[in-house]
Amino acid sequence: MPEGHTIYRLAARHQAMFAGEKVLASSPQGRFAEGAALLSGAVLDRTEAYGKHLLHHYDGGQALHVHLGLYGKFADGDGEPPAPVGQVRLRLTTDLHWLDLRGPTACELLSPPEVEALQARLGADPLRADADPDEAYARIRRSPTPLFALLLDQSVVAGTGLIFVTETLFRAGLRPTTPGRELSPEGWRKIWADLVELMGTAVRTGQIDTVYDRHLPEAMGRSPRVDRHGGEVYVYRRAAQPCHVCGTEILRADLAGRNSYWCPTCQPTPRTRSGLKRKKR
DNA sequence: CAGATATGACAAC
DNA sequence: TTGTCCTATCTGG
Repeated sequence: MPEGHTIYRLAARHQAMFAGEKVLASSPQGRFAEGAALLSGAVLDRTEAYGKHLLHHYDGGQALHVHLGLYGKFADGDGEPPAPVGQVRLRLTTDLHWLDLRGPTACELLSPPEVEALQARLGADPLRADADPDEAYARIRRSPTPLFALLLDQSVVAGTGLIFVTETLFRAGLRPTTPGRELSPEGWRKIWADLVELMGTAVRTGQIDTVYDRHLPEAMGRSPRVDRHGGEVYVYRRAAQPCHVCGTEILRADLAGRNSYWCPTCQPTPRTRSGLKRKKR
């Protein structure tokens, strides 16, 4: 479930569990044994989420950097930790709490300059007050790449994943293949505002909900989404099902190596629009 | 129980 | 664009 909101929730949770405490670290699986040994006994100063990256800042300046990737997961609990189950890359414990990390793409120790370098290569994070949406738009505006790929590019926008991007494009009425350079200032304002709002809500609720009240199951008399992902969405993973707004079948295609979903009616192509205009002449 | 699948990212063609 | 990493969970036989 790791899109940006998940990482923010984890950062807050870990801070509440461990901030100000001396933490013992180990790597039951063994693949982070060296780092765990260096980390063990340090006091956690604070935690931070930046896009999909989680940072634990410890005293002495070293930072633990975790990226969950596609499969990574944290588990935690109070009191004595259980015997490790599965491939536990990292275990952190205090007298009061324990935390296990499995399957991350990245789990490493970073020096302060390395933390700076990491943040320098990340784009505008809709969940951070220091985000610069104008810079992101400048980048989008001069690119022929599909919006879908640009919004997933973490050096353009940080923290967005497939669901937020897919759903935000639906809400803006833009097809995923729309070239970045065709995105109007109003289109970008809408997308950015939606990302800030939807991701912020997801941080509070722990799930991704993207439909307006008038399209909720109760409001429409339709059955709610039943898959394990939770929230209500317009098009993500709804291929061949009817659009909540117009009833057209949702389509799916590979784009930039990922699954993209869209409603062909609610998200027309700019080419179609100009083509229609030309035909009338 | 094998095989497919997953909200991601990167290196190598 | 393709292949690879990595782990848990869900699917079908």
